[in-house]
Amino acid sequence: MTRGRKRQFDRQEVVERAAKLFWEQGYEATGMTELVEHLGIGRQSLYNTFGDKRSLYLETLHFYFDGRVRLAREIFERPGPRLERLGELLLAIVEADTACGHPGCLLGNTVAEFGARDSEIEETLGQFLDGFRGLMEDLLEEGKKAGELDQEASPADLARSLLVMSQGLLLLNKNKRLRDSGVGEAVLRTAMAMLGPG
Amino acid sequence: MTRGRKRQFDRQEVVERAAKLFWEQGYEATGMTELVEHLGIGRQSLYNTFGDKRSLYLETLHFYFDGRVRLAREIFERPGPRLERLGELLLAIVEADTACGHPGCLLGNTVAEFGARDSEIEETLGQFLDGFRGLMEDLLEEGKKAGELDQEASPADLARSLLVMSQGLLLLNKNKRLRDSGVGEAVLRTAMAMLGPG
DNA sequence: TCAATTTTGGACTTTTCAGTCAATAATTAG
DNA sequence: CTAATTATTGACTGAAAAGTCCAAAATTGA
Repeated sequence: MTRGRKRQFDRQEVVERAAKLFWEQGYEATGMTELVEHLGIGRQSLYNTFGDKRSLYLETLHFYFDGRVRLAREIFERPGPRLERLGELLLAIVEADTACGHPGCLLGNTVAEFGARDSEIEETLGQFLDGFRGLMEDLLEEGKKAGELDQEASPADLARSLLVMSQGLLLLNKNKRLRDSGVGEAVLRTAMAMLGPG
Repeated sequence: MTRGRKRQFDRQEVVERAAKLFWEQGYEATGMTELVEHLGIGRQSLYNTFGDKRSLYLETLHFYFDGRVRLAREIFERPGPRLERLGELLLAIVEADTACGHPGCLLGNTVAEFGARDSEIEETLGQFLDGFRGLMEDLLEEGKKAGELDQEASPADLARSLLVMSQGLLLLNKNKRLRDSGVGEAVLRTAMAMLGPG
């Protein structure tokens, strides 16, 4: 049927490498020439495969989000009290951020950089972040039904607050002084206390 | 002594207008030509007065920070229970953000955009944000001594958490879907509950 | 009035960017 | 082998960026 040379690279691998660059440097600060140098494919192959810079970026957002959802699902499915799963998730996210040199969260970075300038990106980010919120809210709801959470507590409010705290922490952790001042530990303690006694 | 034409514009007013642009659009996305069009002074006057774009930006950061410190001090000096002052401050910040079309916090935006690429800017932001934390921590410490706060509570942890929550909220409020999903109200409720029963 | 200084506007330079083009080489299915 | 398709490479285009230069106009202190 289809003749001709086959693709010489793995599309997912290229997206992954692009995601790393965008994650560390941001959208505007990452040039196409720089991308070509790090992706391992030619400039023309890049444009043929992904169209343009913005389309590639959108694909990296999906890639990043999928990875984070997988991580959350994996942690949530572990046995034991559900509230501890939330703490493990927050810890895992912060550790991933630390391991990569504190680039923050790609979704949060993009919210900051794009704001409302690009409606498709804004909508995509809204869906992604709200999806995260939903995952946490579901877990909290289950935990409440199982009696692990105070009956007066609001899973809806708590999930939103955890989302805000994680994004705020990943943002401020980009700053050395704030990292060194122990913001991360303080927030993790506060978050756990929030879920505990209520 | 000094002869020649005097400056025809108020330096502070120019900085204020520049701050507004940088605040709404970010550093990279705001061009010098665009600045000249909005500041009411000529291109050459701009370079003569401020040096270059980065120096102008640093001055806007100082301007913004000074305004926020003034706002915080003013609210903190109001009479009544100290913990309510913190709620009023968070509310005032969110409302200022809303009134300007949700540009977030200029300091948080800058942390996101610059990361650790510019060490002077990073250090400046660290001082500013840590200064904010200090103001809140002092108030919480006073509140604790006055018995308005649980004796087991940690003003240090709470101040850091409030800083993270406010920055996270201002960040996520840039996204329409998250705003509409009631993230702001949820976080304010959670923050107050955090200060209340402990 | 006069000299010094600033404002202003436009033209200009240099750099960098995203994206295109064209030609060659490599590889595949038939 | 042949024809079709993709990869690769480097040169190229057009736009936009920051910052400079220059000269005319305006305004100040002496």
